[in-house]
Amino acid sequence: MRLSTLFTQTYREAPAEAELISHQLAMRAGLIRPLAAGIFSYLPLGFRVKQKIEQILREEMLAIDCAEIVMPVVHPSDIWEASGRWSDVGAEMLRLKDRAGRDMCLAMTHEEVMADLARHFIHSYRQLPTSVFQIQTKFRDEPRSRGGLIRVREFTMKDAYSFSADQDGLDKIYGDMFKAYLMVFNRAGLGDDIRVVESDTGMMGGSGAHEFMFLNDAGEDTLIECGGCGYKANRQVATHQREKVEADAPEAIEEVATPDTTTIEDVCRLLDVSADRTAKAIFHIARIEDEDRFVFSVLRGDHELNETKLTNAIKATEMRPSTEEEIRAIGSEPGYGSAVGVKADVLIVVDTAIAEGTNFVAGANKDGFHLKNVNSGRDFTPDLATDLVAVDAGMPCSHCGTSLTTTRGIEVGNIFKLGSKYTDAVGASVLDENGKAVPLVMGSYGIGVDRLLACIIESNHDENGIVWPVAVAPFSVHIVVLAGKQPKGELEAAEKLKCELEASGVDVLIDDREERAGVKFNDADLIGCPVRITVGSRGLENGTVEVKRRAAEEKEDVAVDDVVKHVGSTLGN
RNA sequence: CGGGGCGUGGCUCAGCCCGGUAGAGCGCCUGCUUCGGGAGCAGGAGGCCGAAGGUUCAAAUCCUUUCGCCCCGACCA
Repeated sequence: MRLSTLFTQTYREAPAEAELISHQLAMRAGLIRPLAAGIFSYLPLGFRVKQKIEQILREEMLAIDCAEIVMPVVHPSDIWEASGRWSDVGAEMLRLKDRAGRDMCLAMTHEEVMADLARHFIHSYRQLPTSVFQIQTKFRDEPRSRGGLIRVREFTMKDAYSFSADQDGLDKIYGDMFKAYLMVFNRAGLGDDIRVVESDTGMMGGSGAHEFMFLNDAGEDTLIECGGCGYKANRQVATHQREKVEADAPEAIEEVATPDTTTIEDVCRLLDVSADRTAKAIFHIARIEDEDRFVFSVLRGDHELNETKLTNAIKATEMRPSTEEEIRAIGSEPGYGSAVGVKADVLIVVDTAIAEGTNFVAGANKDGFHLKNVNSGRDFTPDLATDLVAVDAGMPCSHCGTSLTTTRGIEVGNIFKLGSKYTDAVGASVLDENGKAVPLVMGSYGIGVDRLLACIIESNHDENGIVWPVAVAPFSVHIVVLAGKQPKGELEAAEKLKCELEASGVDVLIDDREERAGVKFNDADLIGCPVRITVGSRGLENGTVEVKRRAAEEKEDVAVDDVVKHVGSTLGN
C-alpha cells in the first residue's frame, strides 16, 4: 500500500479523552475512529492488524479440529426466552422490534443459536465430541464503555462452542481449547503477560471456567495469586484459608450505648475490640426467582463482601444496594444493623466466620446502640451460611497457606464448561451407544479480538509509538522514501524494492508522500511496522538502503540486491 | 443509575467569571526557499461556538431544558 493515498491519517496528539496508551496510540496512528460511545470504525491499518489476529485465531482453532461457521447477529427473542436469558439479562441486551412487531435482539453471545444448530445437526454420540467457532460481531449495551478498545459495546469475538455426550468429552475439548488459547496469546506476543485464573461463570452458568487475563494496572479485574502453590483466581471466586476458630462459650447478649459510631473502625475504638470480633451488616435488594427479596448479609468486621459470591449463593439474577428507607422498613438501622430481630421475610446470609465464631459485637438496630455477644444461630437464624469474603492481599492461600498477592488484569479470553443448560432448553440431545437420549454437554470459549488488539499495543510500545510483533503488524516492512525536489530515482528504486519484497511474500507499506524526513520517520515509528527501510539518495549512490528494526536502535546499510534476503531473515527471527 | 468534568474548524486548546458578533498552534490548499528525525516565509480554505428555548438593543459568554462525550463509582463478560 501507498501511504500517500491510504485512507487514514496520523495525529501528533491524541484526543483528550484517550487515557490508556493503547487508546492514544490507536488513535494517533490512525487505526480506528470512534462513531459513538464504545463503537468504532477500523481504518486500513487497524483492520489489517485485526485480520492478522483473526488469522492466528483461525489457525489455532483449525489446529484442534474446530471448524469455522458464522451465526447471525440479529436474533429472534424466542431462543433467548427458551434459555431464560431474555429475562435474566437486563439492559445489556439491545432489543428491537422488526416491522411485524416481533421482539428481536442483537447478539451478545451465541450459546442459544449454537444449541439450536446442535439440535438440528447432532444426533448421535458417534459425531462427538465436536466443536465449531466463528469470528463475529457482538453487541453488549454496556452501561459504561471505556478505555478505547478495552471495553466497547460493539466488538468482534472469536467464540467457539463444543459438544460432547459426557463430561469426559467436555474435559478433553476444554483442555484442547486451553492449550490453543495459550498458543494464540504467545503468537500475538502476549505470552509473558498472560495469567490463567479460575473464574466465575456469571451469566453463562455452568460448572467451571477459566479466564485468560492480560496483566495490566489499568485492568478492571483483580487477580489473586499464590506464590507458594501457584493458585490463581479471579477475585470474584477466590477463596482463602480460614483460621481455626476457638469457640468460646456463648455469653449473654448485652446492649451498649455507642452514639455516633456507625463504622467498624469507630466501634472498635470505642469498645476496645479488634475488627475480627465484630459483625457487620450489608444490605441488598436481590431478584431471586422473579421476586425482589431483601438480603441481609453478615460478615466479620475485618472482611469485605464479595458480591459475586453472594449473588451466586442466593441465585440472584440482579442485585443492588438497598436504600436507607428499605433498611429501616425491615426493622434495622443504617450504621447500626444486625440480624437480631429483623423481619421474618428477610433473607439472612452469613459468612462462615460469623456462623462458626462466637460473641460478636453487632449493631442493635437502633440509632446509637450496639450489642455485645451476638451469636449466629442463638440470637438469629441465618437462611444460609457460606463463604462471602472478598479475598485480599495478605490473606492465607486456601491450598497452602502462603500469603496471597493481588494483580490487576484485563480479561482477553475465557473458557466455560456450560453443561446442558442451553441444550436442554432447546431439546438438543443425542442417542448414546445404548440408544438412550442423553443431553448434549456444551462448552463455550471466547476471545475478544478488539480487546486483544488493544492489549498487544499495551505491551508493545515505546515513547515513539507502537512496536508491533511481526505476527500481527499491519505491514511487515515500512519503506521510507526520501526524495528531494530533484529526485534521483529514489521513488523508482523504492517501488522496485517493494515489488521484490512482495514477491517474496512480505507485505509492504511505502511512504511515498512528499514529506520531510522527520515527519516520515516519526510516522513510521508511530505506526510501528517491524522493519523500516529507508531509501534515499545518500545510500543509493553506494547501492545501499538503510534497514532498521522498529524494536532496535541499530541501523544497517544493506546492498539493494541483498535486501529481500536480509529482510526475510530479520522477520524470521 | 449515582458523583464529577467537558462540548468553540480534522486534532490540541484559548476566549466565557466581567455579553459587543470568533482566535492560536498543529493539520489542509497555493507559491518560493529548505530537504535523513515533526522546517521557514508569504498567501488561502475551513467554525450558524453540540441543540432548543429564554433574558437583552446585542449571547460562544447569562438563565432553562435537552442531546452527546469522558472520568470515578455501581453493574457486567
